[in-house]
Amino acid sequence: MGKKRTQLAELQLAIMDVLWDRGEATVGEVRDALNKTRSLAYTTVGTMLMKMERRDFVKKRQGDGRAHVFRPLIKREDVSRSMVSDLATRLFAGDVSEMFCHLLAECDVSREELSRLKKLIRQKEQKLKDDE
Amino acid sequence: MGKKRTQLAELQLAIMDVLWDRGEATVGEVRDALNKTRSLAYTTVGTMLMKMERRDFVKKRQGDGRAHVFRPLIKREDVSRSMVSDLATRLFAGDVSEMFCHLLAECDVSREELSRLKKLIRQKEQKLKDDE
DNA sequence: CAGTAACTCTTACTGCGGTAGTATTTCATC
DNA sequence: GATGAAATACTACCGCAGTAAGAGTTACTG
Repeated sequence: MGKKRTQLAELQLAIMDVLWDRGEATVGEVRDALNKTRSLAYTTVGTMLMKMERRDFVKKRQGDGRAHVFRPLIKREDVSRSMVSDLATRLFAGDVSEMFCHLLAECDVSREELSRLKKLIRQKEQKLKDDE
Repeated sequence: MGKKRTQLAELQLAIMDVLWDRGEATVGEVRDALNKTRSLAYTTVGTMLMKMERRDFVKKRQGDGRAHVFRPLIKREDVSRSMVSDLATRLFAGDVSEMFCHLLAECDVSREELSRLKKLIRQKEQKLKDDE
């Protein structure tokens, strides 16, 4: 199983989010998307994207104009999984259910969400049963 | 409400863990504890502890000998909460239950844990009811 | 007392995230 | 063809984690 262990920092995640959302994008497009919430120089985004390319997070190709087009090489799911499990390891010695408890105890969870969660758990139980 | 937003990096967390576990410790003690799993120079631990002191993560006092004794100034709970919620923000736009789903879907959770979780959820529901 | 071990303090270096300026190319337009 | 806007490439700088060496202090131990 792919154990890629991909940790992305703040800006990198934000950039990947744009890429994940639209499949691919140029520096300018990423920048415009990000500039809805923050204000970054064009070159900042470009530099970061370049660094990310070097680490194989993204891949660029020549678009049909002047600009390069970047697309993600890693999947959102994989990144989420590895970041969550990494944090779980660090904070709770890998005990996922410890993490659950923590979330339940510390965060505001509405009644609706609770029932949604119960449903999820039931589904998961069912799946466990089926799988064996 | 204490909104301290404390992010600790890898080594820092490991060090804090030792301090949380034993209440307080000298550089040597921390180092010995860590050296069960990794191998760090004495000064590495010392330097890190110093940096952490400067940022008010820990406080040192003169022990009854040569060595300083460090104790935590921040609480494990607070750090966990802020790190988890920070990650939730970054990965799932703050949607905690989205994070739950992710954990459930992506991680191996045993049947026992599932029932434990259900119990937790029931407790939480009860608490919600009581609180209003 | 001399030697050794433990300790502190200072300094330094690498690597990376984040940020951006500058120089250069390229294209679209007048 | 000149001009200006947009893109790329390169370089740089700060701050911080992580790592540790070196210098100097203290203190136990034979």
